[in-house]
Amino acid sequence: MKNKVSIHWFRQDLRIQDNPSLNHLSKNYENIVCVYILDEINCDRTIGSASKVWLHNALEDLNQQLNGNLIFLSGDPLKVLDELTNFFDVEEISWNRCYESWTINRDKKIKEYLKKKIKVSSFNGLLLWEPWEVLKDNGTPYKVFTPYYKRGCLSKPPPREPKETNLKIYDHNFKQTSLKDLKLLKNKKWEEKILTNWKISEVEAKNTMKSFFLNGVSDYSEGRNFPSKKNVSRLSPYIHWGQISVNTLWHNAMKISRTINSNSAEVFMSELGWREFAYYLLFHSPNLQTKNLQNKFDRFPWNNDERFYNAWIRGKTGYPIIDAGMRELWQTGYMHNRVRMIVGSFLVKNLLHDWRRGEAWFWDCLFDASTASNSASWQWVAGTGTDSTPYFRIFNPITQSQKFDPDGAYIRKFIPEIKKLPNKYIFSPWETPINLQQELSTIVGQDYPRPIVEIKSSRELALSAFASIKQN
DNA sequence: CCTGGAGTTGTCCTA
DNA sequence: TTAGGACAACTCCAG
Repeated sequence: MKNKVSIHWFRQDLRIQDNPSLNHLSKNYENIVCVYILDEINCDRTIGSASKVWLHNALEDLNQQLNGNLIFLSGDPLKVLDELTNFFDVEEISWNRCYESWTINRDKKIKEYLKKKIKVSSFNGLLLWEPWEVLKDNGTPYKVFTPYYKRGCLSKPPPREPKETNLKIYDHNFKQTSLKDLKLLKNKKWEEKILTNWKISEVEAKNTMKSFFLNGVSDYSEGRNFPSKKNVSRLSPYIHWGQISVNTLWHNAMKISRTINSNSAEVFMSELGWREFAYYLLFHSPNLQTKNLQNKFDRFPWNNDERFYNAWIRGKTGYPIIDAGMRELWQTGYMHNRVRMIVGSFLVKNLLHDWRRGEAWFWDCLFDASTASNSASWQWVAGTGTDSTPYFRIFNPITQSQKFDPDGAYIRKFIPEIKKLPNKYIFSPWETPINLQQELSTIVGQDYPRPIVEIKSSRELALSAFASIKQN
């Protein structure tokens, strides 16, 4: 046993603690080799620009925790792992499962191949319930969230309790590899700026959880709707990259729920449930990212006007709440959940753009972008999913911002050029009397754009377009 | 097989 | 000023 080596393959589980695969190996082996493989060969699309930045920093932290023993390689994991098993005297290799169809197919192939030589194991380190375990009585998958979550998930045995990993660090003698060789960083100026609001490490993931449970969660169910309040967890990137396990969050939230009066901890848990549901939909509908779940939307007359799209991605639509959200995304790699719905509804239903273009932009810009959550959420907001918002539910950017950013703090933070406008006009700058615009040197059409579409008429256009694809 | 209640997050108009 | 219904009809789900 002494010289025998095992390999843990890091993927979407960039943590030491409560890592089922690492836990398994550390129980049985003294020597664990840890490897990360950047796979740009099998993937159906490369990871987004913001994601690469997060990944780079998360790997750096992980490597530090491993005393510099994390091996960084890129290429086809089958070949890479094959080489590693030739170099070391490997008895077992293991990893935590991923759920995109391309990863499932790839991993299956790798498993079949390596099994001929060594022991291969995989674990659930990403989800609370495996997608194939939650089914209706008739054996088919759920399509609606509430019954999926309440009857499907909550009636199952509770998710596994988190477990500390007791890992002995193994100083291996494999050739020196460098994180830099993965070439994840490119645009230094933007990368520095986008990182100013984040600390990317496993410890910081835990700190973020603690401070959320201490300060944010008690008023989460109401406060989470207000982008300038501190009631959202901002845990999504850490969760996505596996720097904290959902099991840790679930069981801690459960404890908190017994100590507070509101139902806020349960609401937070159901948000974890929505993440589960996204992975569930992806598993049972592998084309979630590219195909409308309701195929009648395949004949929807999207407009896809480039000028509209460019104004949207740059945060220059003339609607402050939309522009603030899109700039938050670009500047911080994150967007508040309510604002994601507002900008999504606007792109699809006021600008009549195919949700897949929005999904692609979010994929490139979000630190927390996962194929599962990103695609499922866009299908929800577009109304193309099976369990999604009805087509006539169109968010009004003005009333939404009046309601959820009542003092305009969020808008002013991300659109400094209109910060001098009084509250009366901050949600609809074009209504500011011209003499006031001059007095405040905030000229609409010059310092800040006029609205690119009119809300009322674009809404009516959308309603008739949606009516045109009705079943008969 | 049939039945009936329900479906994350809205808006607008009318009385 | 405010509360309630229309917006559309469909599919899902469980008894």
